[in-house]
Amino acid sequence: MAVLHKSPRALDDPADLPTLAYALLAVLARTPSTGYQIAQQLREPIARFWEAGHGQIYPQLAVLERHRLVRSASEPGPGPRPKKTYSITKRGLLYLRRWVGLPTSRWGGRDDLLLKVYASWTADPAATVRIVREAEAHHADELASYLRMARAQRVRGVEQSSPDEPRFAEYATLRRGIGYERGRLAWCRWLIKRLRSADAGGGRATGPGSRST
Amino acid sequence: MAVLHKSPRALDDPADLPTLAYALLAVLARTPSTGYQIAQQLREPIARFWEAGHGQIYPQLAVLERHRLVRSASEPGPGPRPKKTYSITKRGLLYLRRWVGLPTSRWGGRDDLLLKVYASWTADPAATVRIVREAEAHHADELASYLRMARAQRVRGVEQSSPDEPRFAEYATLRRGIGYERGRLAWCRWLIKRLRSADAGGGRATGPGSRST
DNA sequence: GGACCCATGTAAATAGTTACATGATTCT
DNA sequence: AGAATCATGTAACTATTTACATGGGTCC
Repeated sequence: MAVLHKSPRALDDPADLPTLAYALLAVLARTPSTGYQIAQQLREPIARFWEAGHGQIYPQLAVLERHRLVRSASEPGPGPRPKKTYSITKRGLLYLRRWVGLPTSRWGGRDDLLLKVYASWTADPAATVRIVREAEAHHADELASYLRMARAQRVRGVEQSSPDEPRFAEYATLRRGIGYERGRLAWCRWLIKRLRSADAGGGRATGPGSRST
Repeated sequence: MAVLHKSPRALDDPADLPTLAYALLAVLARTPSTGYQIAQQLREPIARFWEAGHGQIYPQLAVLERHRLVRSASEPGPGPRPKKTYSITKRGLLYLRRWVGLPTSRWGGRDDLLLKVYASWTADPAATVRIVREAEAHHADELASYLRMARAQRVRGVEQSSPDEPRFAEYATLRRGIGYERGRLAWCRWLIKRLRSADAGGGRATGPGSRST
């Protein structure tokens, strides 16, 4: 059978969609948005768990629309092209729901800083301290912004929300974000201390082993 | 000028290499290995920070060799092809060192589980509990294996090692691994408790807010 | 006038995954 | 006999990044 018309394939198995598709559906399940707004959301504190640039988002939204998992409404909008506000369809919500229950297979991933630290014994200790300090500053910023959000949420009584409310999910992911940044920050600080004490001590660390992970 | 021979390009800027290349160099800086062994290393407790399959590793090693950042020695080996043991060159070590000192630009990344939790309000709470339980089990296993390694390292006096020794770097990355798994585990457990109490309580959570992140 | 935000696309290149292909040795 | 481990490669496909392209409105 020759495939001449390239119609949207059957798509019975939700696993046929890339994870990015579910990230977009997850954002749209909360609130209808333009592609531009989705890109912003994924860069904001909550929803920091899936990076994507607009060069990836726009084509994927088109695919989702072809599969009728999202729907779009066009308005004149700025720029030469019409502005499209996407919203999730019943079908899209069904697919998202199914995917959430699927076993998670991808653990770990890729971590630039950890790789650098792993290779740091080959480098100048001062250079290592420099990059870890940069990381420390970065994580301190992130943590501060997460904590600001958490305070704002607490005022709105998120702690009493139920798991079928979007704000519960937001609270849960935010909480993980805070834990992650705290852990990273503590580790950066421990590492800096160790690197500096070795630097001062002429190569060998001797001070009392500090606590914290 | 027509490019007819495709000789290894200038490569003055270390940023021209993908991060994978530095992951391979970092492993080889420790000890000469075959491509197969590198793949194993990247799956083991230490060095879990850069995933890569052999389909990516072998071609990249060939690129590194063309640039003379690694060198290989061939032996008859099993299978139809010769077994190649790669080792890092002085040039390779220089490149690695330079890269370590470069500012880290890639933060965050992608996290399947967090995305699922973010979308969990659309799904069946029982399904959510199921996937978080799977995660809990996974992180408990990882943590146990990290702690085993840490105990083994402690016996060998790693805490007194200096930052120019590979084992210090191993200790540092391992320590981060432990912190990460602990944090994740605590979060999974908190989340399960919240999901279950809401399930029992008929939709609204009311119990005393539990501590821990 | 220039920079930045809104807004949407496409093209080219790079990175990463999965499947195909081969074959000896060791363990069950 | 069948599976797992050691070992290396390639091809096809999928995913991601980066650069090009356009243009109005707002702020300094």
